[in-house]
Amino acid sequence: MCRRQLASWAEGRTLTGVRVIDEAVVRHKVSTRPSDKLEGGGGVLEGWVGCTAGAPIRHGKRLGWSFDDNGLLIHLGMTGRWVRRPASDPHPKSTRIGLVFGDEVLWMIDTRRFACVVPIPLGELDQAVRRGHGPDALLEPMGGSQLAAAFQTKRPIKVVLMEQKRIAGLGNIHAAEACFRARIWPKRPANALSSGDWDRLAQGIVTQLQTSVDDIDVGKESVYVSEGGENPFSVYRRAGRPCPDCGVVVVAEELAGRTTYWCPGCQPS
DNA sequence: GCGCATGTTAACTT
DNA sequence: GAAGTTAACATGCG
Repeated sequence: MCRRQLASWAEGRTLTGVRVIDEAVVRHKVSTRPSDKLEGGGGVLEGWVGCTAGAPIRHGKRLGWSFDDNGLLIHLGMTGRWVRRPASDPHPKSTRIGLVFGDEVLWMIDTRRFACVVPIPLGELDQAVRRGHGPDALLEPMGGSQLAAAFQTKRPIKVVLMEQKRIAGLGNIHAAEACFRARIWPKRPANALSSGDWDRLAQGIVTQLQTSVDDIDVGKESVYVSEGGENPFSVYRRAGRPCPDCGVVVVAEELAGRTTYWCPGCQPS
């Protein structure tokens, strides 16, 4: 979704300024640690002024964006997002970096500082964006049999759905929602799923992600549940409330360090 | 005010 | 190696 925003806001426009608010967000590799910052990284980006923004590409949760011969790898972490503001306005709270295009600025905001941007030569950008990742869940959808082959482990299916090396793009929310759509118990060992389960899961993943992108596009779903408004998900953060499909109370349990939600009625063990 | 939870990742340890 | 744990961080909530 943020790829679409950046494309519509800046593709083809000339970068006229760079505002580095937090030097540590410019890293030498994708990392959640500010200690991996790229020394002089702010200056590197400032050297891109005058370049023209290309079309951003996405693979999983990573973005690649070209500025003439320069590539920028972007990961928004947990709380990162981009906003567009008039260049004359002050930057919002928790802003890390700003890309100026004439009278507008794109600010990258990230309260928890797990987001980062990585300058990379354009020729290496594509492989850097994909490195260590499986197929993109939405752009290169796997069929049931492909999923089964990629998930040969006894670990819980929801946990391994979040492993980017197997399939790229699913986090805690969408992994849980995809399991719900496929009517699969999240704790089920992956290698115990039937071919019918895999087929429903393959469909559930694509439907979940596509629905979410569409909802955000029309403003129905905010990026964060906490940002007020109705919780747009079926089970995520709905513990103790009735399942929208069958009315059974949704339950939550910690799985591999992440809170996991499911409906015991629709997703029986 | 304290403890805990929060959408991610990779570097650790076992 | 696979699998589990922890650390990196800031904020809001009860």
